[in-house]
Amino acid sequence: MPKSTFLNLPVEKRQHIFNCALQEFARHPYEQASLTEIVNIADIAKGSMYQYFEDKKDLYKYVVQTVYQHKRSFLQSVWDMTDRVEFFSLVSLYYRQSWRYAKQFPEYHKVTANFWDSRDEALRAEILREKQIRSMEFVDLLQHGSRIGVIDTDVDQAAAWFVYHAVGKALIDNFLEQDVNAGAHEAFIDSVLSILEQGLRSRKGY
Amino acid sequence: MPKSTFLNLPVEKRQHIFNCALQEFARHPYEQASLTEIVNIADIAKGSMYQYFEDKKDLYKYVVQTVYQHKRSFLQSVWDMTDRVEFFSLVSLYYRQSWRYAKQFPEYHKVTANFWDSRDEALRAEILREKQIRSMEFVDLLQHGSRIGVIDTDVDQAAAWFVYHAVGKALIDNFLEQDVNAGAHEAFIDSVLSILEQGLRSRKGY
DNA sequence: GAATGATGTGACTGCCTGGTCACATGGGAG
DNA sequence: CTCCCATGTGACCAGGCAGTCACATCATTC
Repeated sequence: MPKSTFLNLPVEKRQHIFNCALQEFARHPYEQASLTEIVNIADIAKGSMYQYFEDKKDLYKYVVQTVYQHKRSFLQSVWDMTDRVEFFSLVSLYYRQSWRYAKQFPEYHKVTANFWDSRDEALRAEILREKQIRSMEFVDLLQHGSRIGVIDTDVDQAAAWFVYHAVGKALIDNFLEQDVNAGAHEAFIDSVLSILEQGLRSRKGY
Repeated sequence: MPKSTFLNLPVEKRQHIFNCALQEFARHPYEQASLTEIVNIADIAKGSMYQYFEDKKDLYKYVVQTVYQHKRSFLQSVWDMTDRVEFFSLVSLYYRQSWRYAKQFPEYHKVTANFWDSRDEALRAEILREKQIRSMEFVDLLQHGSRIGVIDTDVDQAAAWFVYHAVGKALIDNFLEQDVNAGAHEAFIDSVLSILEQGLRSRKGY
C-alpha cells in the first residue's frame, strides 16, 4: 500500500529504494530493522520515505508482499507439474526449487524467513492465512496421492502436512548460512525425503 | 557469570530478580528485551543490576544457562531409560516430555526458543555447540537401534537426526500459543512419530 | 560511637529510534 | 515571468535504550 507518490516514481528509483529496504529487512526482523538506516543507505531524505509510505510497517508490508509474489512466480513451474508428476517426485522438486530460490535470492529468502517467525500481532494474522493456504494445497496433493494409491490411506494428513512443513522450513534455514555445495545439499534433501517416504523402521519383517 | 555480589544475595531476592529477567527474555528476543523494563518490574535500581552482572548480555547468559540446566534435569528421566526402552518409544517419550516441559514452564521454554533462533554472533557459537551435543546423543540412539535391528540400516543418520530435530522443534513451537488439549496433542505427537517411523508410501506392494 | 568497606540508588549521558513539519526545489501551465 | 502544486529535505521532537557514577545507606568491626 505505497502512496501514489511512490508509484509515480521512475522505475529505477523505485527499485533502488525497494532494494535498500530489502537489504535491511533481510538483515533484521521487522522490529529491529531501522528505517533511518534504510534512508541513509538509499541516500534519500527521511521525509521522502514518508511521502512514499504511510509508516515503517507500510513499507515492510509492501516489501514482504512483493517478495512473496516474486517467490510464488519462481515456484510456479513446480505447481504446474501437479497433474503430470507423482507425489514424492513433486515434493522433491518443490523442496529443491525452494532451496534454489533461497540460494539465488538470499535476501528475498531471508525476508520471508524473518516474516515467518515475526512476533508482531498485526502480522500474525497474515502469516496464519498464508500457512493455511499452503496447508490446503498440500493436503490436496496428499489426497490425490491417496486416491491413486501412492500414499498409505491410513496416514494422518494433518500430521503429514505438519512434518513436511517443519522439515521443509528447516531444510532451507539451516543450510543457507554455511555455503554448502549445491549438488550435495540437493542430495541431502533427497535423503531427508526418503526418510519421510519410507520411515525409519526396519523392513526385515516384510 | 554473575558477580559475587549477586551470589551473596539472599536466595529469595536472587530468585525474584531471576524471575523478572526470565519474564522479559521469554517475552522478547535478546536484542529487544529491555534491561530498564527488568529493573522496573523487579523494583530494584538499575545501578544494582550492574552490581550483580557485568552487562545485559551477562545477565542473559546467566538466565539461559540456568534455564538449560532446569530443562535438562526435567528431561533426565527420559535419558535414564535409554537402556531399557526401544528407540521409537524412547523418542515418543522424549517428545512428550519436552512438550510437558513447555506446558508446565512456558516462560522457561520461550527463553530457550528465543535463544535457539537468536541472531547474535557471540551467541551462535554456543547454540551450535548445544546442537552438536544433541545430535551426537541422537545418533548414538540411532546406532543402537540399528544394531538391535529396529532401524533400517540403510537410513542416512545425519538426515534422520535432521528430520527428528526439525519436527521436534516444530511440535512444541507451533502448539504452545494455542491452548491445545494436552491429551490431544500427545496423540498428535504420536501421529507425527508414526509418519517418521513408517513414512508415507503405501505398503500395498509388500 | 567511629571507621570501613560492601551494597543500593536514580539522575544523568550519549546514542538511536520512528515520525513530523516548515521550508526548499523543480517543472509544467497560463 | 509567474503561479502552482507535486516532490524533496533534514533539523527537530519525544521517547526508549544500555550503561555510568557520585552519592546514600547499611552492617561489621574495632
